[in-house]
Amino acid sequence: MSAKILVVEDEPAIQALIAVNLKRAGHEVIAALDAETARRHVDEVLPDLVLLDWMLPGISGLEFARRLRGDVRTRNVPIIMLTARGEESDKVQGLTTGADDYVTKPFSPKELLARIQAVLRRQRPQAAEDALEVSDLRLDPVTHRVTAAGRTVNLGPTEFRLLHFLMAHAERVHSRVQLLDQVWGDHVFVEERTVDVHIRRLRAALEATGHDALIQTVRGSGYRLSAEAAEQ
Amino acid sequence: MSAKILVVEDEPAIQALIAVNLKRAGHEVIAALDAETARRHVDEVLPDLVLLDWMLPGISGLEFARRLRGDVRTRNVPIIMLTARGEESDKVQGLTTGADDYVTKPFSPKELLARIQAVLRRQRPQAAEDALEVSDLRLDPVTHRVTAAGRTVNLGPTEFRLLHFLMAHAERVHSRVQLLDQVWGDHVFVEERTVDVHIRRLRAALEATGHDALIQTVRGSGYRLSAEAAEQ
DNA sequence: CGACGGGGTGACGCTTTTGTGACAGGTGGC
DNA sequence: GCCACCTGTCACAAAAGCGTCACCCCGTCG
Repeated sequence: MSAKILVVEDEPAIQALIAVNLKRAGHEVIAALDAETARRHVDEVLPDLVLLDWMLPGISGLEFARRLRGDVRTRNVPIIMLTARGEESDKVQGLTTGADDYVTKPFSPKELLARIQAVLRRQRPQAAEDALEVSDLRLDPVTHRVTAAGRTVNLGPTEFRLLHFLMAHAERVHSRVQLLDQVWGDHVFVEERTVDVHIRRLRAALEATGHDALIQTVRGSGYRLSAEAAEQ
Repeated sequence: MSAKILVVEDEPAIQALIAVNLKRAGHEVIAALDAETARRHVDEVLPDLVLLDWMLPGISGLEFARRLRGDVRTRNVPIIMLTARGEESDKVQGLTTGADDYVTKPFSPKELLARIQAVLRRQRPQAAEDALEVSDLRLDPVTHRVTAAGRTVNLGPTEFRLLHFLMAHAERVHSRVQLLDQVWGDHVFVEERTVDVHIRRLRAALEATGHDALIQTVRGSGYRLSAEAAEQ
């Protein structure tokens, strides 16, 4: 889960420290040493999250946060405040101004990352969590369980995601590349044929319940999960 | 006396008004504009109190309240209903569904706060929570005792809370991060792997009674407590 | 008929994820 | 201060999955 993160921190050393860690975690960092620069950046890139130092020269973090909340476009961008230890009243004030979380300095990079993940997770409107059903195959994202005609089907993580995707987009044909993008992730680089292997593993797992025919091969195009039995 | 308050209200203006006032009074506000969001928040943060608008788009306040009462974890979370003036019959119905109090719109912030304080005060002496049972494992939140098939199981505080949470959300898969948030607390920072260790300690404690298989590992996702025996 | 492109399969190192035992604090009772 | 009990982290072992290959089969098409 990577995101564009605007880091507003006037202390260059800390700014750099943060940047290094966020980047290592795969996030995109936009650095700003003062509120003025930050404001410009906000306009230009519309970050996914703002890391905001509480003590800024000139305009305070409080004020900056307030402006973010005032603008329709940035109203929903989550804010994490950086505060010096023990400024309890600031924390309270910060949270009331609309910060989503805070981290006290000094902080461990790990903690910072964890909080960022937490806030981003809270933010994303988690795709529909309802169980999927196709023919009497049933996949429940919440319990992470797959059953076919009552019997439980055991799948590895990748097969689970693959089936999840196929069931969510049943009847449609997906090329190997599409499947790689959707199931493995956009940036991951693996052989296209790898998809074949996982399809096979998935079929093998479903075979025990006689549902392996659900996944059909469309020669030259890709794969499709269909409720209609594949005619031959 | 500050508390985490979930505000379910679809009108942004009112939502904001409420939020400002609650925050000023030192409460932590979790805002939700619709029932769907609210439900997610409930799962994540387990609020101390729910402020619930009667007229919600989609699922009604009544229905939402009923669901809160249906879940073991939220059974005892007090609910204050917000109703439009003059919907007397609604009020009655609301109270019978389990709302603890109601406030008619328009309301004064002072009145709202007063009612909240009152309900919280009334609530404090934790109403007796029901014991949880999964397969013949039994956990009693009141006596803080766990028994499996009659025999008592000895747990440390953390393991107890962990088991409590898992039992309250049986069948569901929880990531390590979720468990840390829920069992350790939002602002505690410990390694994710720490969860593994506690899961192991929990399993070890249950092993004596042969119930250790209740806690299953879902590779790549987390852990799950399930009555169904783990397949293999 | 033989070359060919596509897809199915079984095997196999390798990496990632979990399970585990040990350990260095920390806390509260005494 | 000493003990008994918990806790969070590590390092290492054990699994469980993963991505690739090589090889096979099969329908197509010149």
